[in-house]
Amino acid sequence: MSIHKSEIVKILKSKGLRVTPQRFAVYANLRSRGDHPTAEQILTDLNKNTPTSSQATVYSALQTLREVNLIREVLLQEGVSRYDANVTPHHHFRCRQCEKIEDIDWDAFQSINLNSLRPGLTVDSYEITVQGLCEKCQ
Amino acid sequence: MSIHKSEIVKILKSKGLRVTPQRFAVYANLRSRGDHPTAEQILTDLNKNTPTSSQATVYSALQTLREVNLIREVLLQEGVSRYDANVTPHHHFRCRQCEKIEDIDWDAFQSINLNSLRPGLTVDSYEITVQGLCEKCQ
DNA sequence: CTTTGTGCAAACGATTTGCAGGATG
DNA sequence: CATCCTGCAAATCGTTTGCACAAAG
Repeated sequence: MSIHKSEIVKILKSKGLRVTPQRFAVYANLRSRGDHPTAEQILTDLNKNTPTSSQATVYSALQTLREVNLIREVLLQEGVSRYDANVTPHHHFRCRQCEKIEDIDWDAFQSINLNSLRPGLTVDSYEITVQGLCEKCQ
Repeated sequence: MSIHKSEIVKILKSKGLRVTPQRFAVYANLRSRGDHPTAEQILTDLNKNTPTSSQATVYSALQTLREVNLIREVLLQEGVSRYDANVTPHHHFRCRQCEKIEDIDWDAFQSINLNSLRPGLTVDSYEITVQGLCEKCQ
């Protein structure tokens, strides 16, 4: 669960991208938290003690990290983009009350049989989104 | 598949809401199309021939219709909200190329066993999102 | 040194809001 | 005729962009 600094360095460099403190900080922040924060939450968090990144830089870093597949965007709330450092396939649980989003292991569900899909469609991936209430919001 | 005017009237009235031509037009437009349009697409469509609704009114009608559960919002694209007049449970296919969204019948997949979810969570519903390429984009 | 990235502020697109006039029940 | 809704324009929110300076390789 620790951040393999060498790995992010390798991935960025292999694409001809620079490893800046800001990019690293954004990635590290995203990895260290269990939720799926918005760009603004990351920005606030990074600058809590000392100024680390500007707003534009956080947005740009998120875009870059997404392009090299170090992070991904999750579409679980209207209006804002949320990010996830877990790029392995998994599902999501979303609390309809507090809007918290929690990962669900891929193996928690049996796999879906996609053969009954209309022919002509090519499938890349799928994902299950479960909605409900978390324990705090019961 | 036709629009049961009486039903929308009944639902709105039962909540003390008025049945205005604009609300009806937005709902009728959404029902008559197979895609999942944005607010702006609906607005353009409604005003194609004669001015029918203003921008603010379309947004407000969508919000109202959503509150009474006549339509729902689908979260499948960043930045914009898309709407769906199909409020019965179903899944979605999304083309990663043209971003078209297509409904998948609920019965297309076997049902998911939710028992393996972490205890403490209460489940309301779930939904499968399949990503891939539609036939046009192959 | 050359190129790419950062920070600032202004620009932008989708959505919301305040308010005066208009339509609905 | 009281209330709720519409339309307009201005405001707001998240995100993007242009550009001068700074840092990385």
